[in-house]
Amino acid sequence: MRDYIKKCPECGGSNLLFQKEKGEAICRDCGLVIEEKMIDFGQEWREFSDEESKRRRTGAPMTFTKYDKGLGTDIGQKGEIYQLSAKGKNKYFRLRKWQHRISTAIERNLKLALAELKRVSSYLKLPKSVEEEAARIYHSAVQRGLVRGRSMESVVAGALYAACRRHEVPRTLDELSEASGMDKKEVGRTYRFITRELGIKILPSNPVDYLPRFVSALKLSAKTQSKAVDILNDARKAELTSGRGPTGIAAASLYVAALINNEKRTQREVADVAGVTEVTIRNRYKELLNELKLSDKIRKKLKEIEGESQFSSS
DNA sequence: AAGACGAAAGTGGTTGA
DNA sequence: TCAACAACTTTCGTCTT
Repeated sequence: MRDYIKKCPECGGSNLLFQKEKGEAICRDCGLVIEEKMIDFGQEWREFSDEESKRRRTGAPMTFTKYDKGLGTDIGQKGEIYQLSAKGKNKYFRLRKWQHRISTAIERNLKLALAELKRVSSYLKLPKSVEEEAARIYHSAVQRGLVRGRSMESVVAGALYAACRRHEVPRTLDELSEASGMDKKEVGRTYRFITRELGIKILPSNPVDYLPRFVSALKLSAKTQSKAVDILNDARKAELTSGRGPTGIAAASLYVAALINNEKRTQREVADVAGVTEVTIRNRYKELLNELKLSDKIRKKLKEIEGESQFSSS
């Protein structure tokens, strides 16, 4: 955590005082309050849970933390502090006090939001690491004043959605909106907004990430799952994945994989757990057959199945 | 009767002028 | 800001098992 703030951006001094509990670093030379944001991505954060002792180092890689010069509530501008008279210093400390008050208001908000976050996250059975990541994101959003004009719930939902994506345990927007009781559009909007504003990079969601959940919901075998992964990889090579909804592709390849492994599920069943329609599965499925030359395999497999069933029934 | 298939029209979101 | 556009959905009729 200290690796990436080494020098005061204002005076260039390296004599920094870290105050983790306030999430600040203060330059002992010029008094600049640096980088409130640092606590967002850092390991130490107070309010996550009652199990404070069990902190884990998960989530945001350090590459995501960029020091952002122009933002943040730095009181004590332009290195003037060290030149001030006693009077000026009083003013400076008064301002610091305000800063503190604001931050306690933020914390009050945070407590409410965290309760909501916990509720939604447990409803979706999300892992703890995702919850923490979402809390971090929410915290950043609050500090940057991104919640203003938006409902707390929608920001929580957006943060959770982003955290899910980051941790490669994606939930669909539908699931999030159902769990949070927010409009899907609203969740999507705030999600886009906060990720843009916070500079959170989200990789385009990988269909593979959806598979484990679908597989278990459909009670399919691990073999089928890995088959589906293979199919997805091929599909990506054939450029079938870009621009399409990841869930649709995941569902279709799972459908095909189940077919091949003689664990057939109806299109409707697969469509339901994936949250897409049969039509979409059919379209993707058709593309898979065409582009990946899977039709032969399937035909062969179906013959085998036919043969087996004749065998067993006689 | 149920599932698979596909056509046609409708919907919400993105993009580019 | 608006229109074109692609992806996806809804609906419905037909075919297969």
